[in-house]
Amino acid sequence: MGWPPCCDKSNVKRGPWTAEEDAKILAYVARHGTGNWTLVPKKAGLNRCGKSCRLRWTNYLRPDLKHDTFTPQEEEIIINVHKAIGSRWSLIARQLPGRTDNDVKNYWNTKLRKKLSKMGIDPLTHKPFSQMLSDYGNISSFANVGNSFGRNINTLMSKPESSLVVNEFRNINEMILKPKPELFQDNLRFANNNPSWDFQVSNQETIQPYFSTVVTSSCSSSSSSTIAQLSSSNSSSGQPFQSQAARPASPPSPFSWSEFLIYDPHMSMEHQQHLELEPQGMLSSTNSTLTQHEQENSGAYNKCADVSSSSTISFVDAILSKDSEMNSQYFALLNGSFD
DNA sequence: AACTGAGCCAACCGCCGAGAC
DNA sequence: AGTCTCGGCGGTTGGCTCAGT
Repeated sequence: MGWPPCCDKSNVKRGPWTAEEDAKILAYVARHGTGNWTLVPKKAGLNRCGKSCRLRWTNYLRPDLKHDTFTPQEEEIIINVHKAIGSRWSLIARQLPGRTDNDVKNYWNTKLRKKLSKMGIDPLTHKPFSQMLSDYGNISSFANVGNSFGRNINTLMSKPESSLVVNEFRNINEMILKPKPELFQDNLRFANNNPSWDFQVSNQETIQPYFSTVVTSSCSSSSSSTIAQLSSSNSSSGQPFQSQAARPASPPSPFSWSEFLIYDPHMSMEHQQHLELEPQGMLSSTNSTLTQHEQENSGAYNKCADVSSSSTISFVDAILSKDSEMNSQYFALLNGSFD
């Protein structure tokens, strides 16, 4: 099935727009305004698909568009909103006056993604690679878990966050094949220097910011705000999304990361229950600057800390210790069967 | 000077939801 | 309720530019 084409593609011009075509669009919009783009080509005397005309207007010809390079402030906004809502470019672009979703998407794909990777941050999950390595420690028993793998992977894949798992695998592979130990220190600095707050997405257009350190018993459905509302409530001066601005306390994430913990046959049931009951464990007291989100993800940290079996060992040491352990196991895992 | 590969970005593609009929 | 159209969206592609060899 699928929709019929919006125009006869064999008879319309494609490719780069000429100045003359741009002028026709501009003249048409100046006279008639935007809307009903399917009629625009005919009325404006263009041999183009209406959809193509709309795209040309929204992405390039609109008078309010900025065509200069992104500022550091805009970069920060993109990174923070992307961290909160992922690759929903149109929503991100709404926080940046004069920028289109295409602009933001291109900038992300060409600049910011690499920049974050160089900083040791996974651009998809916004987690430091070191944390993902620890998470990898949680799932390193995939090859041995038998039926429990199926049970847990079903749980994982039924969650919207499941794509993160897949992507972590890819990035973990990159990390282990090209390990850069110095990045672990950068990751910690990044985690400590960045605002410890997070969002939850309760529906397609609704996002809730909240202090990561505030934990209440209320549920997510009570109050919600759009990003636009967030922007305006964030600052009385109508500033767009500002990560450093004061943020209201609001409910914690409704899901528990313990649901995502993979059953580890090498760990006692008691220990696992302990992790599920107390997911923050040692880190909650030793690294209070981590975000709640990070701490909720810290079942892996707990395990990492357990490797040391000492409350005095530093977090970095624990990470490095776990890293070297995983490095030694990685190639054996590659050779193993996932069947 | 010629070639090659990476980076960049405008444009396209296909899917989806909303709303009109 | 079902169908159709339109506009919006995110992912992908094609072609241009430029630095490196």
